[in-house]
Amino acid sequence: MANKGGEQPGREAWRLMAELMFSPQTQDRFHDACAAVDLSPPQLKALVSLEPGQAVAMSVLAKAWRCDASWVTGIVDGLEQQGFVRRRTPDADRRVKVVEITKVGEKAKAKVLDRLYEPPPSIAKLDDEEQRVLRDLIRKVREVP
Amino acid sequence: MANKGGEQPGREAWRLMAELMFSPQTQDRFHDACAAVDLSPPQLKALVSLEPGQAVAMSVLAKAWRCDASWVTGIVDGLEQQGFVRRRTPDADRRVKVVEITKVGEKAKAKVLDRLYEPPPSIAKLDDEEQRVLRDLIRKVREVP
DNA sequence: TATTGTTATACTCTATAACTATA
DNA sequence: TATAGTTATAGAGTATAACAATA
Repeated sequence: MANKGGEQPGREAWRLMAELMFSPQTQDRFHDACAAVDLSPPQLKALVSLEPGQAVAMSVLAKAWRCDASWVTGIVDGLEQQGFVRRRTPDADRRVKVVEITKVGEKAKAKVLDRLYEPPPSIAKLDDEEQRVLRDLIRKVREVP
Repeated sequence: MANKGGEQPGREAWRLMAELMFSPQTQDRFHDACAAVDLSPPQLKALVSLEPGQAVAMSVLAKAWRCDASWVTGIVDGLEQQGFVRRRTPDADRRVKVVEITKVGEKAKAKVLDRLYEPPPSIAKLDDEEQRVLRDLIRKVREVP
């Protein structure tokens, strides 16, 4: 889509980013990543949201993923079958089950992110200095405080 | 996610953009936009992909949307029921049906894009000049040749 | 009794196959 | 016969409701 008359710079930047991110090419890459580790799209999203060494309760995952607890059960079942995650029951409260990513899961996640975070070829239209400026600006938007 | 050791600037920029775009907040805004015009997520995606004055055949939509023709039928049915699109059969070939967005559909699309293209509040961490630089860099990435 | 997770069930999204109309 | 679109049907993805175990 071309430029819109009177569009504010910040708004246009956001629009162009959205168009990049939701392009068919980007979606294709997501599906390729799924195929590479033999996971469905929702399973893949779940896997990449898990951090090594952080055992997190199913109920917490349901909130983080904005889905029902029953859906978490199914997703974790699938990841567990592939050996990507492990369920544990903490002694403190035997009702809850915590999920943690395994070494195998970490490898799969790395493989996936290697693909997903690879910028599109058109990034090369920016020289090194421009890429650094772009990075710094987005870093600033992302800053915590 | 924080910075990764040795990550190339272009790659980090892309990663940070992806994290912004696929954040739960951004997804929430998409669902809000759906509710605002009473459309399901796939119907909304379909609507925003239609340009005023461009009557396009169902088969072409199927390719553009990367889905089966039968799915296009259902989506267009839904949009037509709300008066957002219109089907026409060109005299040249009475097998095909072309879809075009209506005035009502254009209004709904504008309402949706007004929400979707609104940058997140954190864009204000950049001053006006920085926002222009960001916009120009992403424009450059998006340039056609 | 209240809470965590699972199972059973139903509803939405999407594809494949069979069908109708036109070319 | 081949092609565009629709209908019928089946398979994923996701939610709600009923249930079991623990607190």
